[in-house]
Amino acid sequence: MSVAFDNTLDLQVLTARLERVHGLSQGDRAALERLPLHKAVIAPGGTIVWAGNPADRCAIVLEGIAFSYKLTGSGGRQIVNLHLPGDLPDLQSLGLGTTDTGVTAMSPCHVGYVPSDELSALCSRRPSLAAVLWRETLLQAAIVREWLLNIGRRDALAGLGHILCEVVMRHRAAGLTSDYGCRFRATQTALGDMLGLSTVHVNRMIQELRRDRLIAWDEGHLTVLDWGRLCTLSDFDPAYLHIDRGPHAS
Amino acid sequence: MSVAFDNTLDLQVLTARLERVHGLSQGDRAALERLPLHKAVIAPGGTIVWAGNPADRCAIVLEGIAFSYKLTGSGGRQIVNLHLPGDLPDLQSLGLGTTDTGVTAMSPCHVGYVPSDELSALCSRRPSLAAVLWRETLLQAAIVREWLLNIGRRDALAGLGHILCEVVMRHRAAGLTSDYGCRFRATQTALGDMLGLSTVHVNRMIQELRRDRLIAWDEGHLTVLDWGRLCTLSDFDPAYLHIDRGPHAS
DNA sequence: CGCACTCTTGACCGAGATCAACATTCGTGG
DNA sequence: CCACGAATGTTGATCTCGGTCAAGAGTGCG
Repeated sequence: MSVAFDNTLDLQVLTARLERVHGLSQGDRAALERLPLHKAVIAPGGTIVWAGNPADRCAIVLEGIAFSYKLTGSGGRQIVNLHLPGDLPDLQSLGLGTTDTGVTAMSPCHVGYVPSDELSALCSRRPSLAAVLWRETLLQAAIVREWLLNIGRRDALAGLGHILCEVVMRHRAAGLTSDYGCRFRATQTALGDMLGLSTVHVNRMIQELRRDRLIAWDEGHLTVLDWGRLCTLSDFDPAYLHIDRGPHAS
Repeated sequence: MSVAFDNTLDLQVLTARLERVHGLSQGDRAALERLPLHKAVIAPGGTIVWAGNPADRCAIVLEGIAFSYKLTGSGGRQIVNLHLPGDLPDLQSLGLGTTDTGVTAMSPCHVGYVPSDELSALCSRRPSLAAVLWRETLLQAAIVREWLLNIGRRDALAGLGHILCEVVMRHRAAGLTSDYGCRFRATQTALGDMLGLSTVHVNRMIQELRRDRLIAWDEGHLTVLDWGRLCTLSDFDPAYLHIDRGPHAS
């Protein structure tokens, strides 16, 4: 299930993304691509990272889409972020030593695992790389803060629309689509766990978006039919995603 | 309103905290305390950091308690974190160049401002300091993720209790109290904006906690009367606060 | 074939919102 | 010094958004 080979090609998913959103020096890029990598393919619903584990390795999503989540004592699940190819879903474990979140695959996922100590060592040797990963952490945090608004201060319809807008925008930013549609295979239960809603209500909200010709969504392909109107309805402003390249831009 | 003097004493609020929760080398500590600092006193409700500003400076809470927030298009406010003495409420601006959140004082606040470029430069020169601030970012992010549970997957009473537990724990971690009580002057409207609740409902939940002898709260002083029971009720587990010192511990 | 998962729909319920009124405190200006 | 208004806390009445419960249909897998 887990193999180590020549990793350069796989790790390019990560470096290309870091290059695109944060800028990345040639040296940092080369160093990253020389990291040892264990690959795994995880089926939908399968676990990529166990919560609370001693974090001796750091995951990289190479293909597919995953989410991280936390559980309440009473068994409730809250999904706290989505992860597209090139994302480091348990980056926090590098600094904190453990993960408070579990990560599971939403679609079939190709995942790479890098030894934490190797990545840490690389960060020590290359402060500019550490800066990029720090910035990546900040970006993830900004997304979580926006999700707080989805749940706390937007109604169900707007929250759902906002998530869908974000998903499309992040696919665009990752170069995975060029229009306002993308692959997105999420169960309605998962959507509910992102938004603090019940499955039943998510279902009705999706139907409402469909009925109003704001989205089309079938066979795991999501299309936003009226981007402007959906953004307005959802109070969506992509600024928090920092799609524009950061201060390290070349 | 804003003065620059000898800052060592003021900056010790920051360094002492970083030392306590992340560990901090003597050199990093000394370097930090040599930073130029502009001080300001902000009245409750006053603005510490404007949202979306070009972030040319970085704030440090020296005394008092503040919160950061985001606004929805329809005027709703969502508070996304609290900040105690020693916290860097707009740390994200260091990496991202702007802040998506505004920061306002909840109690009378003494605030220090450090020029962003000076702090950035220091991070470049001292990777171990950058690592500490990165870790601080991770810690803040972990708190926000926990808040997502408060709003999304806990009922109003548990969410409120959870916030109160967190407030007390963070005061303890900051050495501002040694028992299960602390100063906490928050309006019920603010509490509502942390939890995605209306002021009226917050009021009723507080009364319920009082009636059940779980908390006492008057004159801006909060006391948890039955820590164990409140933790159970609120599903509170302080692990996410990482009170224990991290990997840099001496 | 049968079970498990997901989507869908309907009926009903309840946690929390909204609206409105009043009390209290406090700062501010006359 | 007092009148005034602005915040805040409190309470009651009513409403609604979204939850819960239940059942059926479609799909995929062992």
